[in-house]
Amino acid sequence: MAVRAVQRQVVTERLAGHLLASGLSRTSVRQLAAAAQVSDRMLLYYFRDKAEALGEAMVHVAAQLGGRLEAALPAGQRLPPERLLAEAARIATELEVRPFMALWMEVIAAAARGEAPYAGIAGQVTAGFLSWIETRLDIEDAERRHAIAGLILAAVDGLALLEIGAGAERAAAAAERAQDVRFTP
Amino acid sequence: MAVRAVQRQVVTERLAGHLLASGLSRTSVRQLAAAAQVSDRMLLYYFRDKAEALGEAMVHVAAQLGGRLEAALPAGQRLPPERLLAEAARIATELEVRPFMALWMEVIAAAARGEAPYAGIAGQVTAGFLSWIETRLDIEDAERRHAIAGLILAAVDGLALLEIGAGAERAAAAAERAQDVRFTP
DNA sequence: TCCGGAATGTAGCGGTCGCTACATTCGTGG
DNA sequence: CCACGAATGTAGCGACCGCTACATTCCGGA
Repeated sequence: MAVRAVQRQVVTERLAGHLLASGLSRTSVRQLAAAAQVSDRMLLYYFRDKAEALGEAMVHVAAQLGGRLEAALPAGQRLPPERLLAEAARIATELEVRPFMALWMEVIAAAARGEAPYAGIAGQVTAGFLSWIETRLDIEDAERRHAIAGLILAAVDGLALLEIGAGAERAAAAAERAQDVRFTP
Repeated sequence: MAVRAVQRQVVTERLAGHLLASGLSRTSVRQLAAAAQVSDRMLLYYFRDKAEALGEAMVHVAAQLGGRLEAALPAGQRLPPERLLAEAARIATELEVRPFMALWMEVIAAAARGEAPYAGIAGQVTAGFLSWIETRLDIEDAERRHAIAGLILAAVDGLALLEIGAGAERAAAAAERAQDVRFTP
């Protein structure tokens, strides 16, 4: 009976939901277990330790976001940088995507301070974002495509930061002006 | 004898240095006290509680950064947005300023998750950054100046984020391309 | 049917957290 | 010189932390 494997999956999904709803603030083992409707003892039976549980949940979150991004802007079609910037900014500020961005900010900050599971996760997810952008950029020169993908990701993440520090309306005004940006060749 | 007031100042400065060096990771009362070369008992004698100590230290840090920014680009001279973006990106990546940016990322993330002293601090410092940019932007239309200041701050912060997630060289490549950006009117 | 391993519960360990009650020392104004 | 408040030390409280030893229950295969 693979009760453990099944429960592991169920708990992973619930943890992902909890992370999206509450961020990284309520992530003690006991709090995670409560969110997953499971005893703390069992949480650490399904997963080796807290880091593994959080890691699995984050992978699940990233996969969810990946699906949404794919749906919003399928691979294969390539846009000029100005339009892709506008699209990316639009997607990132969608109501359904905002919990992902908020969680993403926290993960990056945790990675910046070198917290154990997050540094690896942050690198992985950043790489995913960058390649998502890069494969949709209609730029021939590989090096330039590479660099501008980074710039677009920086802009989108920066707008999310601005929203935290200066409020949604100011961030929206700045995002508006992002449409006036041109990338000279 | 105002031993307490004097010590409060000394400890504040040491705490500011500790925050710049170690970020928000080692901020338990006992760790802060050790960094300030003071017993934990005395730290909570000089300050009402941990939040007050951290708040004072952050104010000190912000003042330090303000001085550096003022020195790097004095008020009074106004630049077109393209040049100000380039200047801001250059300053933010200076070796001496990078600890400030790293700490700043952590504060914003803490603010995003609603942690007690940080939410207020983040709003205050963001407002300071924005007005610093705005008073140096050579744009007549106030509304446009307001919005583009936000966009520039978002870009600079975003580059700092990119550095965390994708490494310094990739962030530098993106910053390089930021010089090609034009703001169409 | 009963045996063995999977699944689950109970209890608690050693540690850190923020903070404080209480005792003691110190330095200065009367 | 001494009384009194400022300054400092000692010790520990109660809460939470991640994690685990141990006991018990459950259930399918022999």
